[in-house]
Amino acid sequence: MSRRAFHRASEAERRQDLIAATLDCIAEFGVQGATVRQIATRAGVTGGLIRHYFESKDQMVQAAYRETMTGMTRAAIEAANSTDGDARTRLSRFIIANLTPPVTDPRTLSLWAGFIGHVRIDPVFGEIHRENYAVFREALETLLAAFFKEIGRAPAAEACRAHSIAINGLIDGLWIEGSLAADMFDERELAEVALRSVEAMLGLPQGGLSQDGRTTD
Amino acid sequence: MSRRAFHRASEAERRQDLIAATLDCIAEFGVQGATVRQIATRAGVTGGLIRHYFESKDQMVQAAYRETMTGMTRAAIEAANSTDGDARTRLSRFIIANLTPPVTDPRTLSLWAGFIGHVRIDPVFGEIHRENYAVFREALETLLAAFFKEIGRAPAAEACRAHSIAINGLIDGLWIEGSLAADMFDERELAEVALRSVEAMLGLPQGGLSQDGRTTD
DNA sequence: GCGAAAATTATTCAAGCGTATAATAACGGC
DNA sequence: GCCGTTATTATACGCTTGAATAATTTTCGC
Repeated sequence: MSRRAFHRASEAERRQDLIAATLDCIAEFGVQGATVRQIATRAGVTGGLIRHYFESKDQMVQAAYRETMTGMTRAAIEAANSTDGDARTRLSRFIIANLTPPVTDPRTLSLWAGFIGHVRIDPVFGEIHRENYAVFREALETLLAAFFKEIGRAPAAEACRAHSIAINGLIDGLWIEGSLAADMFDERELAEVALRSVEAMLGLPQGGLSQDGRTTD
Repeated sequence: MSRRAFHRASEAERRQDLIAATLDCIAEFGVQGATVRQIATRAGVTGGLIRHYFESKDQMVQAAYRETMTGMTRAAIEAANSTDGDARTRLSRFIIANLTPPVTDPRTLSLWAGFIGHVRIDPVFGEIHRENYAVFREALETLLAAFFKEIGRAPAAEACRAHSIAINGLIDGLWIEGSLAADMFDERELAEVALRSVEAMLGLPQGGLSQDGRTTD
């Protein structure tokens, strides 16, 4: 039996590889199926190496969770900021980015679902979740406030909170719906449902948000 | 070492006990922590008994998933049907039931989260999910259609579908938000946000849905 | 190039897993 | 009140898991 060939990689990319392999395994086999050996195989290394880069398997999974969540949030925020000025367009791009791939995507949901069950059990998972949720909600509230200002409205803080809760909920829910049953929806359908719903929720005229908002690609 | 005392139970309640113990363990320790031994301890029996009632542990977990999901859907549907006539009240009660305990509840979410990761991996889970989703969506669409009829509107089928997708998404998302961060929301807040949002989404006057809708308890 | 340090593989270990089987207690028909 | 059947406990088995350790290869300062 010949010994496996060495392949030495930089610390950064090896960690990245291991996290990617972890995510692959979770998406494919669920958290239960993401064993140290399976992950190592997927990453093309031997099991022992994992503990050279992470103190424990748990810690690696936590890193994978962190990366998944920050990746999703970042994607949406960057989509919003990819244009300048116009608050309406930024808000609408934020919503669209959340409801189209790669954010709304069966694999992403599989990952999220695998992780979310840990949030209330493992305090580290809880912390990662809270942190990410706060970032997301703040981004949404900021976009919303800018939009209100742009159209010359200044709702009370209370109403602002309610709007942001509702929109956040709508995005989350449609995200789940779309990711769980991607085959039931047109690529654009969910995003358009969301835009029209948000328009209605904010009391805007039809097209007050979506117009031009989908000329993104 | 004295032998554990026998306690003989009827098949129905023993199965129920085992499922309840499974759910307890999943809620408390996650799916990973719900081992045969842990579940047996929680149910006050020895591990071997599980295989006397279920062909395998997987099958028992599937039964637990089925029960959790049908329980949630049933709770909401029964809340809607607990009143007669008035379609507006029934729709609003349906929404409220979904966004108040025991449906919106950290433990319920823990269970759901633990399970949902299996939906795309285990075909039995997938089947249970699809079945339940269909029941829920159809209940919502029926309530919605009755409500439209009641207020003398007859939207196109396409618009109906869009409305039901959006409302379903809103409910799902607020349900997650409320269950994940129950401490951030007033008991009634989410339900009211939902009612006002649905009013807006359907183009109703404010209070067109919620009025009297919350005099439920 | 040499030798220490680091990276990677290979092997081993104890614990826990789901399951199978054997022993035992309770029940029901007669 | 005995006996077959079934529910339940107890024990054992084989396998997988995460982790620890030992062996081997590479890198790099000098």
